[in-house]
Amino acid sequence: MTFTLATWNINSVRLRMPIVAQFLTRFQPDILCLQEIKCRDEEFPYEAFRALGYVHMAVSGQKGYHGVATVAKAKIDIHETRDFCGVGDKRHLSVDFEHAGRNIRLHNFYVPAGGDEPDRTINPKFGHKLDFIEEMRAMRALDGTGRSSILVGDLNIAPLEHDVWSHKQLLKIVSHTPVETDGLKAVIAEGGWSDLMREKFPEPQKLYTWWSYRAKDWDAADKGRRLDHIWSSPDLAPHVTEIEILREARGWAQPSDHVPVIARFVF
DNA sequence: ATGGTTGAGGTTCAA
Repeated sequence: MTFTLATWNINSVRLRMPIVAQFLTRFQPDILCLQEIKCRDEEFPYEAFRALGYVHMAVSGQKGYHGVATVAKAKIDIHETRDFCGVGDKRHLSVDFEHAGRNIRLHNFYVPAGGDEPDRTINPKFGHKLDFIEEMRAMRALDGTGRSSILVGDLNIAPLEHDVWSHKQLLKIVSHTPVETDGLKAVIAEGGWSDLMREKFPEPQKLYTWWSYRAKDWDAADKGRRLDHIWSSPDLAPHVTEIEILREARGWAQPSDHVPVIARFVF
């Protein structure tokens, strides 16, 4: 019995509904987690998802910026939307669902990008990002209730050397500075999370999920970063049969700068 | 040399 989960920073769900439909039709994930939907809850394209068979939807949106949504073919129950850093941004949504007799909590995150200057004394957005990551350290993969956990999303940090096209050249670039990468590694270690993408494709293999819009030829330059992640509690890791990074989606019409990441499980 | 592009919602901010 295969279970398929996908995560995708869509950078405006309304603008990109055509490629979302294309993706869902072809890959048929059981659950899709979206980030940067950039619309209010009432503006979310519910009907389009319903028509594609995704009749269960949890949406936490806001006007113009951020926003996350989790859509599913089978029942999901909203657990909570947490306001990390208490600034009112819609950057987290957790849902509970049952699959093959397991109770699973799924967290969908959109971590702040952090601006350009990696110094919190002159760039408050970087400080916000560091505070957000600090708050994420309390996230536990296993909470003792017997429930398993999955955490996905655009975490806006490429934690490992081979998560970026040039480790040396990006050490002072926001998303790959030591304070950020150490912070995310601490979230993983203290929370007891398994990094499913890296368990499947260990270093030194390069893994990217994002390519800047600013590159002249993103494919040829290939200056990517692994900003999107799929983590789980360790009990689920042995059930992962496949991880796919859909690089081709970066070349689709009017693309997001992020591509979908898909995890397949067999229970 | 402080580039380059995209999206939302307005003539600018965030990414």
